[in-house]
Amino acid sequence: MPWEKTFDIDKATDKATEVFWKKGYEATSMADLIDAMQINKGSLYNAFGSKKALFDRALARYDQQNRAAKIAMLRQWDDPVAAIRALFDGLIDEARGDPRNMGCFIINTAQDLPNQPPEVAETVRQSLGDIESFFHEMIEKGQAKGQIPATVEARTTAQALLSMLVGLRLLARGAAGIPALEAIRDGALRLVENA
Amino acid sequence: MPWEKTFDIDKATDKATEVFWKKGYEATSMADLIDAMQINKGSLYNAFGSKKALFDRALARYDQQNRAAKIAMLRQWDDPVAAIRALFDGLIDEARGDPRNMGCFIINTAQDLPNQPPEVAETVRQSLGDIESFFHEMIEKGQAKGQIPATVEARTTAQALLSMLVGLRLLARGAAGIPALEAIRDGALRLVENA
DNA sequence: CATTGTTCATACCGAATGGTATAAACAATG
DNA sequence: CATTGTTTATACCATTCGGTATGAACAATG
Repeated sequence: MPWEKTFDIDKATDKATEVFWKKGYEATSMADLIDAMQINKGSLYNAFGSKKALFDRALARYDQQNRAAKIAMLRQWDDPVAAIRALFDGLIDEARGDPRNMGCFIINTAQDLPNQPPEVAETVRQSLGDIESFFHEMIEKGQAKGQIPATVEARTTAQALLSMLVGLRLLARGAAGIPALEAIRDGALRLVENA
Repeated sequence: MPWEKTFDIDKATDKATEVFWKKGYEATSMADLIDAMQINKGSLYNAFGSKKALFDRALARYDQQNRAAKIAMLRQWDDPVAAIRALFDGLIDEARGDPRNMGCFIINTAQDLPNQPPEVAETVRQSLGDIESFFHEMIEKGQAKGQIPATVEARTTAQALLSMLVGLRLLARGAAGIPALEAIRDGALRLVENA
């Protein structure tokens, strides 16, 4: 067997991710992708098969590398309230350092769910479901430790927190400044610490 | 002067709104619009000038007819907490009665702000700013009436409420069911009624 | 009835769309 | 060195894109 491959398929996928992330599926052309990925059209179709397949791979990889990894880290913190705060702080820091206002690839895609195939919808729902579960677990852990009032309803509060995270990420795309994002984080924490 | 016009330009705009609302600007083709608006291509360009001009008009009209009108009504309610609740209840009802998961045209567009021209960005920011102002006013009014604790910080809480509204609208596009939306509403009210 | 401006269907424009085909250049193995 | 599979560049495909042009049908005024 000769010469397995030359370009890094994961690095190329990451380049594609950036484009899909910023512009969305429909507004991204193959020309855009080829420009960004710096590989030839033939190589692209040989390696990924189609635009849609590339999108699926890009989304899945973003979900693993960015979203899931971050959540998994925080899940094993000792202080559950601090973990929730750290999650929001991380998103605010990301917004602060991003003049292009990319937001979150998963949430951008969630906004477009009615126009996406079922498999994409499933990926997005699982991803958001995992965030909600994180909130749920942290709340229950905080209640076990006496940090969070037992009167806080874990499931519904987790759903409310998810909506604030989603709102923060969307507003970070250009509609709100950093102070507003901090206000959202403070509101989220207030929801956790009061009954 | 002969025969000023025959089709209703506002009704045609509303048809266009539905398409832009569901698919977004880029993913909507002129063919889609002509199908939906049931007018000829020539008439469309004569009446609206361009795809972009039609989008601007559609967005502005949606903002006036749907968003601004609703807020203006609620603004003059006697009970400010009930007004906030009614706003969220209205959105949940809308989601319940909409199998197509349209969400909110303004918020869908807000998600796409980095790819929109400045004038669209301005429209969206004003629109969201007005919602935030509504929350702000209702909180202060509720505090004046003794319904809401004075320790609730009006400005930042208004921003937190906006993020929940935004999150609700986005999640209503297919990522969450009605019970989750109700949990978001309950969380929002909890933010208002607790310090 | 003539004028006027709108409607419609249709044809057209150049450019861009996602995707395929080709063939030479290339790098690693046997 | 021959083989093998990839990389590149380029040309090509039919279709669709946003937008324009045409001319006849049409409805209301003078």
